Amino acid sequence: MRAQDMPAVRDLPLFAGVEDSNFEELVSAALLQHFPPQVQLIHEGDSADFLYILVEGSVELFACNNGRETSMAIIEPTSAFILAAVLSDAVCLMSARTLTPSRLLMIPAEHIKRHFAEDKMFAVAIANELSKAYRQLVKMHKEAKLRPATERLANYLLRLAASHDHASSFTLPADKRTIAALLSMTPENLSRSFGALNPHGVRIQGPVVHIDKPDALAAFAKPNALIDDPEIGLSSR
Amino acid sequence: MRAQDMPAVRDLPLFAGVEDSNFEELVSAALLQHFPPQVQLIHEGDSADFLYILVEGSVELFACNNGRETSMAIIEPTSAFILAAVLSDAVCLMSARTLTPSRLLMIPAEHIKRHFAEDKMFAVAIANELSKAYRQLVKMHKEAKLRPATERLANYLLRLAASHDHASSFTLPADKRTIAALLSMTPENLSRSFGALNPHGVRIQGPVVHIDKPDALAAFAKPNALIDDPEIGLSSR
DNA sequence: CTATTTAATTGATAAATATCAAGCATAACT
DNA sequence: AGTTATGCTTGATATTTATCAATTAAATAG
Repeated sequence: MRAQDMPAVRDLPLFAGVEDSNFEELVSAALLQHFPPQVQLIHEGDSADFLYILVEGSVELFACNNGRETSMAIIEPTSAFILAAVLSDAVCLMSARTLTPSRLLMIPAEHIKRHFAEDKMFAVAIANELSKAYRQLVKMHKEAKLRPATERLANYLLRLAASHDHASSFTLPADKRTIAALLSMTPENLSRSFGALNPHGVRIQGPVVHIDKPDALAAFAKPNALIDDPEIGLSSR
Repeated sequence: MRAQDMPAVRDLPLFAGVEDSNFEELVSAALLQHFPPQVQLIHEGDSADFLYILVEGSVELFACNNGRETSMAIIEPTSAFILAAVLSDAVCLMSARTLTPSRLLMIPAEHIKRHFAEDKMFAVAIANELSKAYRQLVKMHKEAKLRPATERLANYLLRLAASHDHASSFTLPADKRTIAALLSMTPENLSRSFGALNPHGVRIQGPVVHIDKPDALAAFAKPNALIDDPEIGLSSR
């Protein structure tokens, strides 16, 4: 692992409170891999042999059923994924592919499980991480069930803006096709929904979104803290 | 707590591997409460002051946004809920109400958090419980995104049958209105979907479902292990 | 730079789902 | 039992979302 990436990984909530020696042991067992875009890292149904930590780039989690495919999440650095499958010693419920050239730290599942069983601080940090992840997913599911498509998009844009320090312009984190699947809509309807947000001060230029009237957009989106507010990690984030 | 309920609580994955003395300490701090049906136990947005364990009866988790309400889960004994909110020291993302007369063991959040921080085995058990809960929710979200309404219902009925030891008849765990919300449909469409499953050997008599041709229903439902299979708890379940 | 592919948009239509309005059961109350 | 409320069902209609087809725009390769 590059020395400059170390602090970001060390600062993950997943390792909060873990002794340096234990952290070093986990990381020294890990391999850092580079991947080009559109490489499938995980196939759903496969056993979870590694805990993945995205250090650079971006990764999509997706899932299939009966010929259909949908997007479950877009992962950005620095964060861990398929932790639950690793702990449960179970098959992965989601597939993963790189969206952009990415670097991933891969920690063998056996090491994670051994440290989890032996290191109290690590078990505590894992439980905290899983709590956050669970609550994030509850929010996603609430959004899916309680909001119509255009409102989901409006709130998603507001959350993206917030994650960019409320910048008035930002670039979408993936192709529109992927964003559409993430929001449970077709690319065609995403296009039309962008159009519907135009009167509320949203302008689209290719992959970049301009929010000209944040208040107007918020008035339309009616954001709800119990769906839209990010979980504040115990450490940084 | 009634002596006869003790084994079921003690056997929860949540307490697997926890020393008897620690378990006793947690339980002695708890209060056992009885509630009539349709009592709201938790209001979303409230802080999580207790970990709830449903000992008898049934509880609905639900959520609201902008005048709409939806059902998130139907809880049956013996299981814990709002664990993630308790650990995160955060507000509840879901509300809860009793569906039937219920008995609940309520363990003060402070006790849970103290034991969590001090008892390695408890931290491990909590992480395992959260892993399972997370994966359950991933499955729900996949189902919501990847299946049309009638297929969701068909698979739900197959899962209910499986949980009743593949009995050919069983009673729905809640009012049809609640089942409809759980499956993200209106009561009207639930009715019609039941009708659509009739040719596949599903008969409805009030609250009881008869599955006359399980194979035909499965052929229609196309169940997927990565959505429909229950997580096998580390202990029993 | 142009050719070729891929992604995104737009319009027309179809399908799925929701809403509204009766009507019919079922359960609870007097 | 009769009455009242409640939940469920059914039909008619409206809305939302998806699909199909065509076009435009953008990215990539030669």
